[in-house]
Amino acid sequence: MEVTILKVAERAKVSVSTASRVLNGGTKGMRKDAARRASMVLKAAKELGYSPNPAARSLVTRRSSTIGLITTELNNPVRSKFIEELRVTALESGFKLLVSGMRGNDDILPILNSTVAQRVDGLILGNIPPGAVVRINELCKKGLPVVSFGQAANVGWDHFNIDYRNMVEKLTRHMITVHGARKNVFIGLDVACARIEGYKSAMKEAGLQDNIELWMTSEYDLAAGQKIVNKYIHGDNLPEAIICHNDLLAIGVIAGLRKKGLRVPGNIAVVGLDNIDMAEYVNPTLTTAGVDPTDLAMQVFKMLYERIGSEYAGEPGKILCENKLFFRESCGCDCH
Amino acid sequence: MEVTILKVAERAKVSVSTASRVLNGGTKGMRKDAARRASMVLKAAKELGYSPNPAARSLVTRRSSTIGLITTELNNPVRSKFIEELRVTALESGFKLLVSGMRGNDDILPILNSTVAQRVDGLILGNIPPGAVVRINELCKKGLPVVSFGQAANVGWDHFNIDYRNMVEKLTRHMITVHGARKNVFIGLDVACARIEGYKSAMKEAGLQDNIELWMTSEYDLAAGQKIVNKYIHGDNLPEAIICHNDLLAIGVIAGLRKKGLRVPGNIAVVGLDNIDMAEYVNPTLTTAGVDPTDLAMQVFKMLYERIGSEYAGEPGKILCENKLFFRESCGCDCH
DNA sequence: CTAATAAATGAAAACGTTTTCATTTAATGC
DNA sequence: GCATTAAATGAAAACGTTTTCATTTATTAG
Repeated sequence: MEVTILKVAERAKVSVSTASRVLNGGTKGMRKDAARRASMVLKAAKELGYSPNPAARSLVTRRSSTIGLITTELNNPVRSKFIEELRVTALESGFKLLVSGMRGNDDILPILNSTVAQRVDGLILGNIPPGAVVRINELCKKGLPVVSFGQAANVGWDHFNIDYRNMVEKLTRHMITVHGARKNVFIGLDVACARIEGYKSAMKEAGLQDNIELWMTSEYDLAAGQKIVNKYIHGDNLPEAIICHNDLLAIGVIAGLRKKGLRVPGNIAVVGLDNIDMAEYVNPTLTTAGVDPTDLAMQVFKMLYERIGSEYAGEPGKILCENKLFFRESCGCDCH
Repeated sequence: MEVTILKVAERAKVSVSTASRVLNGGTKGMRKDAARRASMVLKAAKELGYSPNPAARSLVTRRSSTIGLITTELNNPVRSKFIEELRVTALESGFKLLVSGMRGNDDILPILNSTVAQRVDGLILGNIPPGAVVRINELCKKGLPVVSFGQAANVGWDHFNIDYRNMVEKLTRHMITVHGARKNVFIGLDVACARIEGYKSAMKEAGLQDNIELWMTSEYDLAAGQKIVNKYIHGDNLPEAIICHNDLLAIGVIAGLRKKGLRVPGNIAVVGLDNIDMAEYVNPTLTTAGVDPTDLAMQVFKMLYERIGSEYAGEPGKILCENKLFFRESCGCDCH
């Protein structure tokens, strides 16, 4: 039933090999009779509506034209934006995207393995847990190109460093030095998390180590932000500023505070992290920091693409992503 | 290099065929010697770290275990949520997702063709333009399972009808009958668009046909909402209610109005469409309507799965998605 | 214990490409 | 016009599975 290259070859009265060669674009500088046959092949392919079977092609070329993406926080708009940009960029170079996500504290190893089992040509990893480093190094050694992005990680492959610690530190410092906030809390998860380190660092730097306070949550979304407000905010013993793990959490917190009749930044200041599009449109507009996801996607893909294409096996690149702070209303800046 | 089934078979001292059979799970009710060999195969596969080459498998089974998704508005959170849910649901049944998006007024035909060229096992289409119906029918006739969702479309394949017209009509009617708004505008794109029909219908029903006003935009995001406010709102000749094509637009509109010193719902009411998560957390909370994307994803996949699995070729199903209105602050309801 | 039946097996074909290699064909130099 | 070189060609192998089909092996019935 299927239109195979054999049918095309028959119709063009050439062998399968020539048909394949022509179809794969080697029409550069041909002799005139060859050019004539080539056009016959192209014509036949078009008339029959031929499109090569990707499975058959993959089988012989050992290329799947697929890159795997594994990352956390798939519901975060900043990630959606990254993925969409990556998808389009990859597509322009003829690559498909195989997306996998880690929800909460999922074990990454099975996800990693099932992605690799799909014979992806390369791997992009976002915010991977340290527990996966060993396995990923194995994969690299086997020749799989890998690029990751996220906090620190002095790993043995190409990495784009998003310095969350630094951003939170700067945001916290901003609250202290510009707005004079001394009683600040951080909302996030793991005690060892880089973001928390940034918060602590800025607090200590200002001699506020006795004021350090953490509100723990294992979810990073809107609902979690609202929930944590209800859990921790009682009476009038309020913090002056709340530094949140990300923007979604921050927006949820602001909504929760509003329900309690507390005004942001009037009663409490709130800052987030990621600089999602929405941050500029919520009320109050959200002070935050982030790296440009569109730019990151393009850079990440470019680097992976080089590793895939040439057998370039130079030293793993370490790139520090430029981050940027956005001072808006929710911290007390930019209020009219 | 690669661990093939041949290596597994050798190590287990069986033929490739038996290895294949065992690996594909036919371990049900075996004779004892067969069971012993089967466990040898499993053991060998595990020790060697065997995972079947999907390209080779696809080539012979004529199944790619991939379903194609083509939809508009990939940057819309309601779509992200749908896609993520679909991805997870599909994965549970062993299917990968190949996502393609239409940006703005992209021609769907090339996208459709390139997706089909990937030999997807089925196709999910969201909000497809009428121009694609003919081609899709061709594909259906060739045996490709197709499920779509979106407005109306009395098409020849399975369809989940999201009645945007109905939702906008109800929202508009709500503004008129409950809040007494008579001067209402709709922000959207095509004059023939179902949503606009809903708006017009409600206006006419209330005898307000002379008040019908459309503000056109070809983008449906936050920035577009803000932009259109700056374009259309001057002086004090304000509409009473603004009905927006979707929530993102609505939130952008609200932000734009706020910048102009106009209060929602105090000076103007605004309603959106989609019921994105954020609608409950913005200030003011957003009145909107929508269908549950999670539920839709699961239903859509289930239907497609049935068509793929069995050669079920019954009449195309037509399912009307239950929609729901959410009355919040931005229309004037639910204000304390 | 033999015959009949069911279950398990292995050899080989098939899936649709790309690519190697030897061969044929055309272009070029003299 | 002949020898040399370069370009184009087709036959066949290879990629790693699954599946068909004929054959072998074990189980059950009598």
